[in-house]
Amino acid sequence: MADNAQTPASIARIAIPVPLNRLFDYRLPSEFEPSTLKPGMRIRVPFGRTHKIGILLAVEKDSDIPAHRLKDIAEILDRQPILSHQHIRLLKWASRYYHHPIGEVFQTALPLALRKGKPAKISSEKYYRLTEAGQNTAPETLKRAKRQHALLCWLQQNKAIVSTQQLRDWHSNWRPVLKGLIDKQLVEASATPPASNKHLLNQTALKPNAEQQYAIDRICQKLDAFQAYLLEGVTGSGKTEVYLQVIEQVLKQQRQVLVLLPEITLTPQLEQRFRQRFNVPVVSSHSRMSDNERLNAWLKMRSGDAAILLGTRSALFTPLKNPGLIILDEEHDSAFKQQEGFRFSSRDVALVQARNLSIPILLGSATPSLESLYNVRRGRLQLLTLPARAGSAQKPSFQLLDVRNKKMQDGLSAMLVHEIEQTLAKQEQVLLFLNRRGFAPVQMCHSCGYVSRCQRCDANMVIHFSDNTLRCHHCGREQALNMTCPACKAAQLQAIGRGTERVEQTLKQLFPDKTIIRLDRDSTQRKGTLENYLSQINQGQADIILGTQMLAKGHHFPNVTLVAILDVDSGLFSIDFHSAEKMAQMIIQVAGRAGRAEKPGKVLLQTHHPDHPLLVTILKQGYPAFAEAALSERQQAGLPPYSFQALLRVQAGNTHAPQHFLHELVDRLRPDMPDDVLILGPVPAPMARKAGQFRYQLLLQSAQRKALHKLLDTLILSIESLKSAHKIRWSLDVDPVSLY
DNA sequence: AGCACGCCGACT
DNA sequence: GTCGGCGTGCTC
Repeated sequence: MADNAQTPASIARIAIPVPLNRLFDYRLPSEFEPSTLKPGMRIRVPFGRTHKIGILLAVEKDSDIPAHRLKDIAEILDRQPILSHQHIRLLKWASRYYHHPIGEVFQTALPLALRKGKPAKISSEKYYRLTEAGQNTAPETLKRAKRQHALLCWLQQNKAIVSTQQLRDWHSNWRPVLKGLIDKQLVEASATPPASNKHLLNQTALKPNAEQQYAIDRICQKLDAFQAYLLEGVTGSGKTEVYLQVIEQVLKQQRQVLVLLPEITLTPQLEQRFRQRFNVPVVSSHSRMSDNERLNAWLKMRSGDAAILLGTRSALFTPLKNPGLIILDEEHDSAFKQQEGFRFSSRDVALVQARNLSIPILLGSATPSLESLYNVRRGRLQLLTLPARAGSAQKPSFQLLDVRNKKMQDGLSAMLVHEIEQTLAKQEQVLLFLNRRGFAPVQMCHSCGYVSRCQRCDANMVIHFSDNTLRCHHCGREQALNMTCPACKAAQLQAIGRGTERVEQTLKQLFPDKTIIRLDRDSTQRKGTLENYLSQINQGQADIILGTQMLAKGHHFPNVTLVAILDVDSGLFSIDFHSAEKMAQMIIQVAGRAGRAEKPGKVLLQTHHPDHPLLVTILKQGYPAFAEAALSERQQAGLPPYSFQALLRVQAGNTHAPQHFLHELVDRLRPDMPDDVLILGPVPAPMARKAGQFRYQLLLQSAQRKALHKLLDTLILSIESLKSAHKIRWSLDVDPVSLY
């Protein structure tokens, strides 16, 4: 324990997954040779009264911590670092930029399996092949087991040996089917992988049009240096083909590609397209995959065994052996911003990562974010525009339906009903969009005015008739639906307003002989139901599709020729300045779901504000003009992207503590506040009580990022020194995308 | 965040 | 007499 003046490097500095803004020092017992320890290795250490797994960041000669308080490391979990120097550099930067504890940043960057200490080893993939009996058995003998029959046919026709991955592509629920065939001794496990052909392409590329070719050439001209591109193109303009052809060039250089998407429902279709085109290992990583699958994807990218990774947000932190390109599709989507814990923006961190790695990054969208358009103006992003292709979907025609003083039937105006009738008469599909699930958002007593409120939130309980419940959409609270008023005992409870359930009911009455599909979180809860509905729709087995936000993303319905947004007004008057941008993107994205060459789409927007400048600009002049106008407004108001913001959120079980804490904090900051940083608040959060928590917030804004971030440093130090901080929970959101 | 120590109510 | 409620304090 005595200090030795000649001690060699024997202090391990480790990032531990705890919400504390510092690294922890440990002694290296003499049996560990310091030179074998490299930054990026996982180390198990005693921490408090338990053990934790951290990441070694440095080996030092000495520590600021008194020697008697230092503990020994317990175990080194890796022979080689699992994180590269570049990776560590990115995560350290992200920790500083987002002012989030470094240990937690490292934790979110690692697959769960590695966090838990599993060895960083690829578990060997299983392959299956037909037995001799399997090859010679006529599939018809299995006709009582339809699935097994189908699988046997598929195996006999196509593949001698298949991987679990191919089976997964064949059918998501392949396991029981395969087990059936194995039990019948028609299929057996095989250790050898299928022989792969040597060609990169399975399928020849499509011939790009001039604009696509221009974009491809521009990007491919400079594949070995950092350059960020914004690929702007409406649905059907062929963005994916540009991605594919650029990827092809990157793969030819033996380099890897990272493809980031805002949500998992979009991965399977793109993954399939990649597999069809490229004869290289494609892996994916998102929350519906098992921990082991995600670990394997991570390891295969790190080792170079896989060439393309498709994933959501945190797939960004997957290490690549030979990084060549990052693609981030639907870049405007706020799902790229993590909304809890380490609140990073996958888009912004990806840009930094591409710069660190000296590789190009491609941001794609039909409705680019204002930030990205601003970055185009500043020369930080190169704009590549794909106009709608001739021969592809024509631009849909927009029309505002002024519903003021019009008779409405559960949110459907007579004009809209008429349009629906006409479309259905032509055997074409209708897509209706309402961003509110459930039957009705309010239950009120006609006799005494009682409204069912959530006991834990400042919100009304939503009526769900499908399972006779009242549900709070903010905290998940659920109670039985009662038709007698709990206040006055009258049987006068009424449903006020409408959600998708109610509109579905009305549509069924209006169009009794038509097939109506409702797509919202409630109707697609079970795994696979969304996919089933989507294929049903695309096979023409649906007339009217009614749904929420989830319809606005990705999926294209070529037979839909009429799209209507039932209530466009709810997005027009928000106190959050982001909402106009989100609304505009939503309108264009929803419109993009419909129509194709021979059947152009028509988009109807029901509104009480047909003269609202936001609507008028979008419909008359299109998204780019809207974005232009919105950017000028932001500039005049000094709002992002012309300034930088950070939002401090605070909550506690009572109203007093968060208020008191924020006032104390502001008092402490005020004396040496730089005058180029603005403090807005403290104010109650837009929903002051949620899940029993009282919420307050403080918004910080500055035109100088440096000044803001410097203030955030002192802010965090102040919080740590405040006693009242123990009575509340706080979180800091740098570059918030929603002020709610 | 965990996890334990630490002082005050209803139970075998 | 105990089991256990969650207040507050620390983690190299």
